Amino acid sequence: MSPYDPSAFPPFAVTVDLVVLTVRRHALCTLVVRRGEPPFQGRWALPGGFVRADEDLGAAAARELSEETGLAAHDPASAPDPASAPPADGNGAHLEQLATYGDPARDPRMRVVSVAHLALAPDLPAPRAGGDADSARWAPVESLLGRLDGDGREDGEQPAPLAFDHARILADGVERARSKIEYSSLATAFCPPEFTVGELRRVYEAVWGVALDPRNFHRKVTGTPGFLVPSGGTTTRQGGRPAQLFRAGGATLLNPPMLRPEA
Amino acid sequence: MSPYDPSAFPPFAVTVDLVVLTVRRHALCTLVVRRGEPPFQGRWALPGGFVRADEDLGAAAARELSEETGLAAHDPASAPDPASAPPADGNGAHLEQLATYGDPARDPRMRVVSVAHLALAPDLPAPRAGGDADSARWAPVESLLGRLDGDGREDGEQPAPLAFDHARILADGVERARSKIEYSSLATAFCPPEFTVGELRRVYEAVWGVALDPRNFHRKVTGTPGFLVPSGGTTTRQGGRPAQLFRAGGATLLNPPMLRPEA
DNA sequence: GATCATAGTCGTCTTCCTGACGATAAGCAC
DNA sequence: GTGCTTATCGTCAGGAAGACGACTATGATC
Repeated sequence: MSPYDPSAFPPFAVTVDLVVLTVRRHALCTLVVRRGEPPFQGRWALPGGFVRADEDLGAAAARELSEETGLAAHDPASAPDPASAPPADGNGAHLEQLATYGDPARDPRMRVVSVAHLALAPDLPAPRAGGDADSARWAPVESLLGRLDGDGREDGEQPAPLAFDHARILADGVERARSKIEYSSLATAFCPPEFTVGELRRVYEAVWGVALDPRNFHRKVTGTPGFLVPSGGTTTRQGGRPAQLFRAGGATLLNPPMLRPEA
Repeated sequence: MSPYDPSAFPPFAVTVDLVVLTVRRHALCTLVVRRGEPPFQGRWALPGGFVRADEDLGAAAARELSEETGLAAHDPASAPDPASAPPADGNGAHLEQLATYGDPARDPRMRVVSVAHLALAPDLPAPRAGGDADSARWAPVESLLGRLDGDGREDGEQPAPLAFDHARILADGVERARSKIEYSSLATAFCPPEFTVGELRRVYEAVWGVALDPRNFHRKVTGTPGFLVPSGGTTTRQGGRPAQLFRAGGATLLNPPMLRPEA
């Protein structure tokens, strides 16, 4: 092991990139911004930016998230008391570190290490935030990743691939979200503060790209202690019979987990 | 969003730190090295070092692992073809990225962002490697984390805490390993190329700190397709009736998962 | 207002998996 | 051989999940 020599280390730029996921119109969507300058000028990219000289990584991610969406972050890692973390109230989003990408060639200009973060947010009215008008939008992840969708239909019009290695980052973020809603109550982060069982089920269906049996799903989520607590009201905003409204309970881990159909 | 300005970014040092876990004498142990210079001089720390100017993060972690232990890394992310990844043969170890730690105050000398990696290795003869004699050792994680052990007995002699935020990194790595052997075949990474069901069970027991029923465990692991393939031989190295030898099968995901007892 | 479409909610049945645990097998130490 | 240790097979009860029938309560349509 070489001795620690603080005076001679290669300098890196450190950025945070954000995979912001939401469910819009039954589809899992992510926030992308259009790049205004080279490299990859005009291409879509994940939002992100430099970590400031005296800023923690999670704080930088929360700042970027707020700048892009106006959302406040609920970072479970930064809250010392897990019980005090408010569950998706107001306009907050779940935020967690995803992974770090540091291929020497990932940015042609210089050596950039990007600490990607994953944010899960309820459906938001308009994506814009930073300043430019149409420079930000919600894009279905299925079209960005260019795979077959759930129906087996091939995606016809392939959009230009994301800048840098952002397609890989997005794929990792989507996979993290898909697996994490299996064994945690994180799917509620995609829902407004009050939601019905059917709305929660449509979140799972959109994220996993499958159809779930409404009866078994209802039995599962209402039968898991601490997952959902009834808020008293009902709603009919989905049409059909009025549904009971719930909010997220204190439980964060689902045991046994929600099983994702393999087919 | 501020425009990307490559000429004005705060410089960071980027390091990799390693949580190398193994099972020795029925205990989960991690590799620690003694610091030879300030800060935290004389204290134990996780092995690690600077990422070189033209080196990928995973490559840096693999290099550090090799320097410290002589192990070659099997990084699932760096292998394009997952089927070609050899399962813990020879003296290789599983290596994966864990998380990135970048608190501005985590190193008093300068701004250091550390990309922690998790390595799982079979029991190794001697820990030493880099150069110094007793500067590296395997330490039971239970003593380093200073918690109650599985028997409810308090840990009497508390060693000095790890340098920097390495206790936190170690805790995260241990938690990752504990949860990942639930739903993947990763526990075989702690085993030699050929092993018995009992040896694999003792891995689970050491990592989780619980006792498992040998009969149910045997039924579970031998009944999961692709988890274990018989290698033909038998061994009696554990005493008692000779046990069938297995090697890790091609399956990487366990479905349904192995359940960790909650008590 | 009757009918229909849509969603929500409650039950039933079968199958699979697990935890608890008895029983047998095959080595080694004495 | 006796005893001890570990491995391996089997049985049984309980719980969870998939498949699916039945009923309820709204709005939309005729």
